[in-house]
Amino acid sequence: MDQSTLCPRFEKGMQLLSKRWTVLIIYQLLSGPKRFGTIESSIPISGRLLSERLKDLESEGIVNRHIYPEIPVRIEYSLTEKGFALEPIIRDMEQWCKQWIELEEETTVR
Amino acid sequence: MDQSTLCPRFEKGMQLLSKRWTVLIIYQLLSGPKRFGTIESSIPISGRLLSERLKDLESEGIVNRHIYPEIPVRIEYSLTEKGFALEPIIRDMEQWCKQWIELEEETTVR
DNA sequence: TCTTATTAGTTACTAATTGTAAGTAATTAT
DNA sequence: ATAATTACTTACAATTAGTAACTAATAAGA
Repeated sequence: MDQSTLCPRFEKGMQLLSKRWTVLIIYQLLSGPKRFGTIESSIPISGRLLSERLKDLESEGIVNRHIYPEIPVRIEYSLTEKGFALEPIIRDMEQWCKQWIELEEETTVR
Repeated sequence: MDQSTLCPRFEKGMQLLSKRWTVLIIYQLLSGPKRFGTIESSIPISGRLLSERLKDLESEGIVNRHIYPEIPVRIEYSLTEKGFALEPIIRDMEQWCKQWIELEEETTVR
């Protein structure tokens, strides 16, 4: 019983963007190219998933992967035009969160 | 090794918004209050998860639940101010998807 | 030579989340 | 008595995520 009146591009896009960590990874890349380890330490994601997500984002044309054959190897991830087109949306999401999301207080012992 | 420089509200908010189906549910409610069954048939989500997501959204103050004690009972879900504050963001996401997401062609038998 | 360090992952395994299908309660219609 | 309707639950299988240890290639240090 799904007479999905939904735009299939929207549905597919949301499937991608609403995977856990995806937006936060793109967010990290808004400020410029980053290496695997840098992204890994800036958000609490595991290496396994970061590797998986970066592959997805690369295959969707949102992220570029550039290899510098140094020793040890250096690999930089950066946003494509398609990726940068998300910048205003992600900045707005950040603003929405800052305005509307409340954190639960730690119950501090006094 | 996570010296998370990330705004905790942003992180928490994204954890919420990037749960599967969440944005699409809110999107359905942008056009006005909707009943459980209506949402269920407009996106390919299961009843189990829709129920779970609506509870989350209600407890986060994004969605209101209004009971009309008719027979059979009618329940309507609508957006709160916090929920409607997401409207421009979700519309922009829809636009981004329409512009950048490509669908894989069905391999048709000829 | 042997050990350690570095980067960018991968592997194996467990835990948590999702999907599927059937079931429930309350009531009216047939 | 049976079926239909709505808004869910429940039980269980399948998929995805999290954790921790491991790998390859090379260089520096003891």
